Amino acid sequence: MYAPSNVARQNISVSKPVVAGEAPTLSSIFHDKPVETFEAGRTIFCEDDAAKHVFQVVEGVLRVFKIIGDGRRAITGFLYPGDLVGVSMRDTYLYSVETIGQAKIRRFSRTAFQDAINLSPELRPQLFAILCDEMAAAQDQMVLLSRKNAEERLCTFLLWLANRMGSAKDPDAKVKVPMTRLDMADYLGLTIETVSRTMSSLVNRGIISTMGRHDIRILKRDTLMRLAGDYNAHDGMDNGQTYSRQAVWPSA
Amino acid sequence: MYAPSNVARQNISVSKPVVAGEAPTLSSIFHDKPVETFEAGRTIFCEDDAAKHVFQVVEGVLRVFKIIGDGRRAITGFLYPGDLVGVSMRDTYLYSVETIGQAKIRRFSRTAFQDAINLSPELRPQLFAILCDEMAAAQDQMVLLSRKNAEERLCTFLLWLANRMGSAKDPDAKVKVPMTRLDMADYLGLTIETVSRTMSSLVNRGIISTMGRHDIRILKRDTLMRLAGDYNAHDGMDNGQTYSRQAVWPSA
DNA sequence: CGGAGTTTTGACTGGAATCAACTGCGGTGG
DNA sequence: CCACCGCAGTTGATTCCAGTCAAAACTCCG
Repeated sequence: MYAPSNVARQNISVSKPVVAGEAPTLSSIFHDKPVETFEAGRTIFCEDDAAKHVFQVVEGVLRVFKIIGDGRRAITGFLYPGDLVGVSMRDTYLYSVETIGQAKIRRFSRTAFQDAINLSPELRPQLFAILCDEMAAAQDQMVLLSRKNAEERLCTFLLWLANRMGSAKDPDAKVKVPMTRLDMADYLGLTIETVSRTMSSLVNRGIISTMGRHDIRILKRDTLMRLAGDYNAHDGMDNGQTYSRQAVWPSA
Repeated sequence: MYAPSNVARQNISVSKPVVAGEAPTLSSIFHDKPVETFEAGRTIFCEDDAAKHVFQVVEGVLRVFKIIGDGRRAITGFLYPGDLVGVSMRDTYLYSVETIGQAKIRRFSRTAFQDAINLSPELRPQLFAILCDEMAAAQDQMVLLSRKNAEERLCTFLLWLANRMGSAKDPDAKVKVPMTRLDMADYLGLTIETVSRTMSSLVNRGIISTMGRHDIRILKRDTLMRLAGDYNAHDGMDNGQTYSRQAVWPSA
């Protein structure tokens, strides 16, 4: 079903090489695709839908989730500008994706995407690296879900948000929290109430402060890191905290 | 010990081609590597070690895990014959791997492995498919850990074990449980006691029976599936239960 | 037969879920 | 401009599932 590699290379056009003569990046191959705008809360695709496209987030934040049985929802990740979604060898999607606020995306037909990957020795390792980073993030999330308590989960999440935000490392940066408490709860394996209580507790202890529902300020980053609880046995504090697809995505 | 398909390429030599002229498989490229034997409970590699090799399990079962802070362990997966481990773009391993019982493996230098992948248009999609299956399994595990109760977790796990085992679909097949209760607990985000109690409950209700610690028999598979709780909203019962790397690995 | 490690079982505790009431905010329209 | 509504979030009271602590039973060895 997928690209048998040696397809002719003509029809894969890259319209806007950022720097002439430079190698293509995964982001660059999306550049000639039109930007599609979605309102808040719209579905991009559903689990088990035929996987016809690969998407790249241009603007906004999306949630990735699965539903089981009686409607329980587990959010497996959030997508930020630059992130790819829908990459797989299956012919149906593994999960559903919805916009959180308004969002803009570009899409690529899956077959064309696979051809592009197969034909380009530059793109292949980039894609491979992304999958590896996603795998690393998934594993960290499994550790969080199986062994951390509510406070550790929330602190880990807040630090992750802060990372996604500011490459600006200034200590007391505002951190945007685009998702609702319910999204956070479904991501962290908790309930809204527990998320809310734990947030309040962090505020009361002066570790963070809130400015409306969707902005926080981290007041004591080191305390937050300690409370997140994931340093590892070998090398002490491990901000290592991977999670980042950033290394690979020069984003935007 | 299983049948490779063959290769007709120059330096990727496969010692025991079964059908001449067939495409190489990921399994086949390991065939000229020596088999290494490890006793029970040995470490293959540790998280953060320099990632020098890629391994393939030949025989036995391994556990993949991460340790956080004060020694809490989360097992992120189990490896069976045919499975690959250590594939990544990072130069350190993301997790630790240990043998459960005695095990045999083959190893491949990471750089040579990557070369082999890069050079072969047949191998690339195979590897890609494996990574996608791993990703699917990781997501199912996240759902399990964030939204299932103890019984659902255990039932899901037992069904997974049964799948890994018998391609033999005979209804009341013995299922080997090579890992200890502690391994199961650390995989399912529970404690030994809860695993034990839940097992006892399933036995008492006549859903499974045990024959020693490491063998069970599934008496009511349909009940077990119902208790596992993961059918999905869209298409009713979803034994879909992916988890399998089997599609890709002709194993044993 | 003995001893160590693993598993099972029991009694109790505790952290997060559940159930329920209330607050605060943003929008809408009188 | 303010009253009203609806929704998201907070806070409180209580419950309950799984964790903890402790002891007994079973297995696998030598």
